[in-house]
Amino acid sequence: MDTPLLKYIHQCVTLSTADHEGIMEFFQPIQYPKKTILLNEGEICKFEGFVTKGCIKTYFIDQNGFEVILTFATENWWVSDIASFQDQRPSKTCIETIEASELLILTPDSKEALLSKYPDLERMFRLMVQRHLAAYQERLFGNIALTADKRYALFLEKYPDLPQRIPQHLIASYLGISPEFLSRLRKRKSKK
Amino acid sequence: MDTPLLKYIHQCVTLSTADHEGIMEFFQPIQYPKKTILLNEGEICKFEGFVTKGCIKTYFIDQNGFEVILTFATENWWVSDIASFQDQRPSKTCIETIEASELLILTPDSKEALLSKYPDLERMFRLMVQRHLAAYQERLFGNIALTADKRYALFLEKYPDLPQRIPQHLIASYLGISPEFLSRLRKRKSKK
DNA sequence: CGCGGGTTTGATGATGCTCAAGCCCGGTGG
DNA sequence: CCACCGGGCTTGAGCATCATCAAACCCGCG
Repeated sequence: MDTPLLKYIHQCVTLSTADHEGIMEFFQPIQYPKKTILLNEGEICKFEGFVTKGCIKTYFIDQNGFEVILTFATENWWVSDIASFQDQRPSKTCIETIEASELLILTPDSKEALLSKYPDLERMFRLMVQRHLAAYQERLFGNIALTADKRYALFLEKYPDLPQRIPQHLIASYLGISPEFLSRLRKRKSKK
Repeated sequence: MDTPLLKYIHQCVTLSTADHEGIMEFFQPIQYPKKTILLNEGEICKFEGFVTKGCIKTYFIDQNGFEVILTFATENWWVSDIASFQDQRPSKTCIETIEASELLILTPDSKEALLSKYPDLERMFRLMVQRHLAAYQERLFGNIALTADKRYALFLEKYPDLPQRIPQHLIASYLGISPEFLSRLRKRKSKK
């Protein structure tokens, strides 16, 4: 229970503490400075990473060259292009650090070795994918059914610390609105 | 290779033909008339279904009581609330037939039995979830980055037969626009 | 024939975008 | 230490997209 990753694992599966060390051996810690590109569109994703520090974005590029942010991964989140990683085929998304970040990395090989030694962890990875799926469902729903200021209010609930940490135009991109409009929303809100 | 389901399975994993009969035994065929509710918000999803005939929608209900359609499942698609099914907890989505439909159903028990006899099928279910995930990513992207008529054009490419089969207000809901506006889009398009 | 769900049409208005300009502020080089 | 630069945020004006409401229409069906 000593590291954030083991804490995360414990909320998915129950393991004996004797396994802790063994599990951690499969993960490789890596650090990146900010604005480091970890995956470009068309590349094959070679990692699944658990964020221990920092903030990372995954995004598409639209036809005008603008980012559309799919997810922010901060402490205790997983980051990867799941489909590209699992099947080792070209990705459609990009991944880039926003802040200087630290990850615990699995490669396809180390993940396979980890799972063959600790098959109970299959459950954790299944839950991880399910959570991502549910998150996308809710985001899609929100983008269709809610106005921008309600989406922003929900965002503040879910990520209370992010507005202090990252540029606002990234939040606008996540919410699916222009930076100018987010600025106006914030102004309107502060007047109340 | 004789049934649609086996065809689907074969594009995910390679199996000996000797297994075909054995696999099919775990699936239970069921028929539903149109407008049958298969899952309501808050219920626990008791099935994972492969659609062999008909058309089924999954949706959220927004704060005004309107549907927001998440997916259409037609022939050769899977339909379920994956998170609710896997963890047997209350669902956030609803599932309902649009047309009279036929499914091949797995329950939690029969799925477990199937996988313990044919563990290679794990891969198929993993791919199924991944495809759903990728589909939601692209829908979210489209809803943010594209105008309604481009989304409609993409919809027509992806589901060329659906406009002839189902009411248009359902397509509008899927696209995230009002039925009136979809009508105008179609009019504009026919003038060119 | 009338009923009812679905689609169309029109008028009006809200939401959110674009473009352009100004501002704030931290960093960098002279 | 200061001037300058540049990225990000704000503000304003005008505009496109799309929603809402109400009415008419269409058509299959009892």
